[in-house]
Amino acid sequence: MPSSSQNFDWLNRGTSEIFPNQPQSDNPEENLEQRILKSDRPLRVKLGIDPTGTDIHLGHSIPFRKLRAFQDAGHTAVVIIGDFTAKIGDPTGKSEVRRQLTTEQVKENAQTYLKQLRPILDFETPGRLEIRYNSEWLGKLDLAQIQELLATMTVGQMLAKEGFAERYSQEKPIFLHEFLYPLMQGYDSVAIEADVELGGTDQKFNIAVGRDLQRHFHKKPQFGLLLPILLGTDGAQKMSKSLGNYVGLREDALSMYSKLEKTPDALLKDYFELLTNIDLATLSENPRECQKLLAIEIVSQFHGQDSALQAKQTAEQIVLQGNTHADGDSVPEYSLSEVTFPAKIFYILGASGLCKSSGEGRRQIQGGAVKLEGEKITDVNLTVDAADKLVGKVLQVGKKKFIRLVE
RNA sequence: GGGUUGGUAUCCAAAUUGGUUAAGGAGUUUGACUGUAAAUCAAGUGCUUAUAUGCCGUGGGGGUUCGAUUCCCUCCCAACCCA
Repeated sequence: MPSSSQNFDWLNRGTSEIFPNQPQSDNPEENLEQRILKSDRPLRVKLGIDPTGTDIHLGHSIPFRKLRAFQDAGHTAVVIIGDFTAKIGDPTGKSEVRRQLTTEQVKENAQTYLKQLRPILDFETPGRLEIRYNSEWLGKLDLAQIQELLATMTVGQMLAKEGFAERYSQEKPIFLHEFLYPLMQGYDSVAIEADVELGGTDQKFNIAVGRDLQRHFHKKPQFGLLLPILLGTDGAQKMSKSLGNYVGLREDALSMYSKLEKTPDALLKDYFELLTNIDLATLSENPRECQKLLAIEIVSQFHGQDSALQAKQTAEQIVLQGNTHADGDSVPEYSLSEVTFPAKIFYILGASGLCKSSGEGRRQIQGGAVKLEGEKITDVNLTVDAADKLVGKVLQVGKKKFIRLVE
């Protein structure tokens, strides 16, 4: 057996909490390091995702990175696709009920998710990855079994859960089926016999329910390993698609880079710790340097180093020169074929999607934000009488939004 | 089932003995500054190939009125209390 001096940095880096946790104990039921050392088989490490959307962002990637660390240490990652639970929606952290999804949407989303996880997880090494859909067991539960699950918890226990407590006190609606969610997630742990479950700190309740249920069904209770919730690029609220402060794993290199290079100073250390393997002690004092290193490092993970470096170059060109000579490929094109001429510029702004509406386009021109081929447009009603006067030119709103006009 | 309170823009939130542009804040967009940022300052933030006595807009629909976020009818949604 390995000695107790084995290095557990991979386990503890960026980890917010492990429970149960008795650091002094050598009981493998109370101390995860002991469990790892003393187990005669690879541990089964569970991580669930609900395929409720199509995009995964860096915040979601954190537990998956930890899962990868477990894989690299020789353990089995069990990824649960919550195709069944997605139809209920995790009430965690929600102030409102989630919309329920159709089976087709869920299936499609699951595939998209797995694709996005390829750069993070080890899909190759045999025995290191299991992918399970929880409809496999949840779909088979009959009413008697559901009743048994429900009987393991009280309304009071449920209402103690953060999101519910809040909604209850604010007199916001809580639907009964939402109570089922933690029980189902917990039952997943029973079904796959999880040794460890990973999740964000907001998952503590749900993971703890898993332990209770495992005990109820006479299985060994799992450990919970909680990871911090990543703050978004605004530095204020947690990263989330709906708040728009996220970096999606599917984004192209340039877009990723330009978001990450302006990571708020206060967040740099967390981002390095949670999203890279770089030794924190080696970081530069200069925050600007760190931002760039962070951006390069993360973009490399998903797009390779070459693309990352190129993105850096392009980003610098765009921002520093504030001009339209960005890399030709990275400027989206808009076809003028739908436009009837003579056309007003503000109309083209709206029609091309550069602005939300032609009204907004108009206002942006008034605000001096619109440039055509690098020249500021000052006349709100500027009208172009034929398409060929615009073809090949670049239309720009602000510093970041460009389109190239084509036929 | 009975009762009470409430629903205002992306979110929060004012205003109504019926009166013209639906306060304010947050968010967001743009400009200045800068380290690309943050902070700060300024402007914008329903629609329309618009300059017009235009159209839309306070949960949905209808009504009264010169005029409705406000009054009436009806429907929908939620919370709370009672059973």
